Amino acid sequence: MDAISPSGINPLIRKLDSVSILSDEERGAVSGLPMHIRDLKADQDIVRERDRPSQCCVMLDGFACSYKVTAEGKRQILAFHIAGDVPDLQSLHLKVLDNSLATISPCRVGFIQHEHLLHLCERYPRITGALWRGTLVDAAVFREWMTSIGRRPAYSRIAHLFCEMVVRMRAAGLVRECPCQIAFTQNEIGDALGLTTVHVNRTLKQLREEGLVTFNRGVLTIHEWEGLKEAGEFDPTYLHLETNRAAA
Amino acid sequence: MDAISPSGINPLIRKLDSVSILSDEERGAVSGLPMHIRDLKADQDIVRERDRPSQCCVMLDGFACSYKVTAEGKRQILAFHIAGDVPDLQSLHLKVLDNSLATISPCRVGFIQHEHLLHLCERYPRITGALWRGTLVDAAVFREWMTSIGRRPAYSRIAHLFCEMVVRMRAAGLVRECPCQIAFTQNEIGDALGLTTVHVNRTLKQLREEGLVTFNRGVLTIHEWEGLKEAGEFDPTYLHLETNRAAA
DNA sequence: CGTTTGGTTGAAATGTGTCAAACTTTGTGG
DNA sequence: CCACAAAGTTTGACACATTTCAACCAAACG
Repeated sequence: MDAISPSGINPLIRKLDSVSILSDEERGAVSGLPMHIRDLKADQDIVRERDRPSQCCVMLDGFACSYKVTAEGKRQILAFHIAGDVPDLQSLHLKVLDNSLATISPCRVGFIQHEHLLHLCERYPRITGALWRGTLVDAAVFREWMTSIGRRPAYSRIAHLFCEMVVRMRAAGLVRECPCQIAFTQNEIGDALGLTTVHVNRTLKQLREEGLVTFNRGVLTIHEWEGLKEAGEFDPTYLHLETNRAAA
Repeated sequence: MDAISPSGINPLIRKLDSVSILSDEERGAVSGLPMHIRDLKADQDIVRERDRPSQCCVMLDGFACSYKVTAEGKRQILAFHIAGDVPDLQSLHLKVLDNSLATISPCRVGFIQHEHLLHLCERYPRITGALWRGTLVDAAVFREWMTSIGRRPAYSRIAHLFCEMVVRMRAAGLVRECPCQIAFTQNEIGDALGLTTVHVNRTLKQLREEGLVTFNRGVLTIHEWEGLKEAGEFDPTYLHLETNRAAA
């Protein structure tokens, strides 16, 4: 049988570990969760707005995104999801989904029935805390995105997104060296940042000409990290990465 | 001694009740929380980005907002808070605040020490669930705002905001009839929606001329609810109002 | 090796921002 | 209770970031 994920370790455990300190017993309880694993193709909906799921989806490998579509048919990507994320954890407490979820690259995902997660939370309050904390970090990322989309020019938005993705992927152990894979297109960058593909393209050119980053067909090369951070006004505080391990 | 809030009942209980079903014992435990009440003037910071609060703030009366300021000094308002909201509940689990919080009208707020909230959550898992659920609804609102800011024109954004505020305030028992008070300025509307005050003004004029709404110095009059909803593509699903009372 | 997907570019249109001034209401101190 | 200041709203002219439309190009893929 295949390993649960390319790295061989359970990405969910890794994620919870990064957000909280769990005991071996707790970690064991998480890995013991009955999980139905599926491999999905790129550009496939996993769940849709208005669904009432009875299970949550755990990202094991690949890239996915949450999104909404306006009445005029414009798509807004709300978040990118990487290994370890539980993109629809909200469904555990909110019956109706208010956004859709789709793969953007081939993905391996695990489905866990709500009842199992609820039992786990009942039994292990610290796991509840870790999951809750995870949703609070997600909300912090939403706030940062709102600020970007609402108040920063295209140039900064794109720089900011690249910084965020690299920091998140590094924290998840998905990236080591610099030229790294981020499986999205200029179109998806636009949909995430409230921009047109065309304008993303032009702005990418500008960033490239200024020697900050190159992004081409999913290959991201950061030439000047400091410059990119500055261009994107990127301050990783909102990702709440190290800070919280010490929390009660 | 003054009542805790104008309505006389504890807005926090009302809020938790709207999100969950609590027993009398649980309700009693919430009202028994030691809370330090303060009256604040308008336009005053309550907590600031980078603070490490040891308490949470409960809105008892008035309007407040969460916000961030970009490097170029532009403000993005992330959320409006009304009675019953706990705008910085995140600080219970995330050490460092990633946004500031300020009053926009005179406010009465209550401060509760984290330790008391944590004890309460330990003792009453269903209260944990209710609070968690509240943060998930907040996140759902962020997602909707991102969609508005990223993909809807100014006209729709403003219409949408008015719809949302009225529905929320009605759910909180703060509004009955139509001409109602919403204590914010055109400037604050702009900061919330990623627009300029000037452009908000012009768009407001347009909405007024089309007979949908009038907004003047905090007095909101909705002339055509259906038309306004349509203009703002407003669908209240994301507020998760009734749906969840039936939840486990 | 043609077809598809994603990227690149130009010209023109437009929504929103900027700057600057005037107007109106509200609140306040004399 | 007036006069004045302060805060919020309104308007005009102009600038600019971003969109739209339309085409072309380049890589990836079966």
